[in-house]
Amino acid sequence: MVQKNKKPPSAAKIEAPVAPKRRGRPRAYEPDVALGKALDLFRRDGFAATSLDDLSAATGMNRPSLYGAFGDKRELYIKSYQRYRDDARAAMVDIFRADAPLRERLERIYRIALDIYLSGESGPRGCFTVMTAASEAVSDPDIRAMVLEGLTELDKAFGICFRHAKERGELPDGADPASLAHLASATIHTIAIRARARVPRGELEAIVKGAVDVMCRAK
Amino acid sequence: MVQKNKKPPSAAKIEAPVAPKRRGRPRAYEPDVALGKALDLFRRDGFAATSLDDLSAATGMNRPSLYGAFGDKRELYIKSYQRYRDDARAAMVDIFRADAPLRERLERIYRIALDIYLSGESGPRGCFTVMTAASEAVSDPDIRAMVLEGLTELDKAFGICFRHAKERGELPDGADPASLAHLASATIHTIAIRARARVPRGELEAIVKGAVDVMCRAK
DNA sequence: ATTTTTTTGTACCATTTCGCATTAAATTCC
DNA sequence: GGAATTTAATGCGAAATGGTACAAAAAAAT
Repeated sequence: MVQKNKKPPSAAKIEAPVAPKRRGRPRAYEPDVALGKALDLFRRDGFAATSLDDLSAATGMNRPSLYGAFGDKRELYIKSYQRYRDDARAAMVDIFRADAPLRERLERIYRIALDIYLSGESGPRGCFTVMTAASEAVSDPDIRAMVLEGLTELDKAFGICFRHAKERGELPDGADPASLAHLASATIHTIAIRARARVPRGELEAIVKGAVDVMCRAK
Repeated sequence: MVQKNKKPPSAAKIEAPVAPKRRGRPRAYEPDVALGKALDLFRRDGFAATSLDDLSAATGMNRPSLYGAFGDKRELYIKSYQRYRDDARAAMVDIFRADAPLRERLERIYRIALDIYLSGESGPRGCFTVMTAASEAVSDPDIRAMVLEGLTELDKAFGICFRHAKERGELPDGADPASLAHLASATIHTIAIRARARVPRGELEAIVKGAVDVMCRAK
C-alpha cells in the first residue's frame, strides 16, 4: 500500500469551515488543549528537560499521535512558543491600542504580565521567551528569530505608547521614547526573571510601581 | 579495606598552604580550570542539555574523576554557578566600591556586564543566572536561594550607588534610589536576554546608554 | 457488508544518559 | 624495594530518551 499524497487532489477548493466531516477514526483529543498542555510543560521545564513521555502524559496523546499532530519534539516546542506568543499578544494588544493615559496603560500592561508569569499550580510559570526560548536561541536560528521578533515587537509597542504620550504632553520634551520603551521592556524582563525565583507578587508590584513612576515622571 | 575517615585525624592543625605534598597519584587536572570548562558548558546549554559525557570531554576528566572531584551533576552545576557568581562579583566589586560619579560607575558596570555576556567562541554566553539558573529555580530550592541572593545583591549594590549619588547631589530630591536600582538591575537583565538572542553589541550599548541617560538625568 | 481512510495503542529499537564497580597507574612513606 | 594511598582509565548496567513500525479500532464512502 503506497500512500503518496497527503491530501486528496480532488478536494482542492472545498474548505469546510465548521465540521469537515473527516473520514477516518475521530481523534480523541483537541489539538488546541493538547498544545496548551505541551506549552505548560515546556514553559516549566524547558526543552531538554521535557521528555516525550511527559508530553504524552500531559496531553493524553500517545507518542505516535503527538508526532502525527505536531511533528517531532522541536516542532512541538516551536508551535508551543508560537501559541504562547499569540496568547500574550492577544492579552495585551487591546491595552496597547487603547487611548488611555500613559500611566494607566503601563499599569494595565504590567498587571497582565504579572498574571501571565505568576499563574500555574506548580509554581510560577515565568515567561517562555525569557526562561527557555532565549536559551535555545543561541544554537537554533529559527527560535532565535522568534525571540528577536518578540523582543522588538514589545519594544515597538512600548515605543508607540511613549511617543503617543509625549505628543500628548504627558512627557517632558527631553524624554526619549525609544529609551523609555527599552526600560519598559527591561521591566517586563526583570519581573519575569524574579517571578521565576518565586519573588512574591507584592514585591514585583512594588518594583513595577517604582519603574512606572520613573518612566512617567513628567518633571 | 574499610576507609572511614576522609582526613587523617592526626593532621588536625596542619594546613599546608602551598604544596600539601599529596600522597597518592597526582591528579592530571587542575580543579579550577576544569570547573571553568564545566561552567562554560552549563552556561551555554543549561543543566538538562549538558551531559556528563560533554562535561568529561570539555574538562578532560573522565567520569569517575569528575564525580570524585565535584560530586554528581547537580553538585557540579551548583559549584559552577557559585564560581560564576564569584567571578562576576570580583569583576564588579571594585567599580561598585569606587568613588566615582554616578554615570561613570554605571557605564563601567555595564561595560563589564557586556563583556561577560558577549564573550565566548560559540556564540554569546549570556548570564548564568538569567539563562539557566532562573529556570531551575522553580523546582530546586537551593538554586532558587542562590538566584534570589544574586538578584538582591545586585539590587543592593546599585542601591548604594544611587543613594550615594543622591547624597552628593547628583540626583534630584524626588529620586528614589531603590526604584532606580531596580531599573539598573532590569537593564542588566534585558541586555543579558538580548545578548543571548545575538543582538549585536552596538545595539546593546545603545540600550544601555539610553537607560543610563534616564537614570542619571538630574532634571 | 466491504473497502478506504484516519487515528489509536502497543511494542519495539537504537542511542544516550547517569552513576558506579573494578582494575591499572603513579606517587609517597616505611 | 615494598606497602599504602590516591587518582586515572575502562567499561558495565539499568534506566530513560526520541523516534517509529505495525496492527487494531473507528469512522465515512461505496
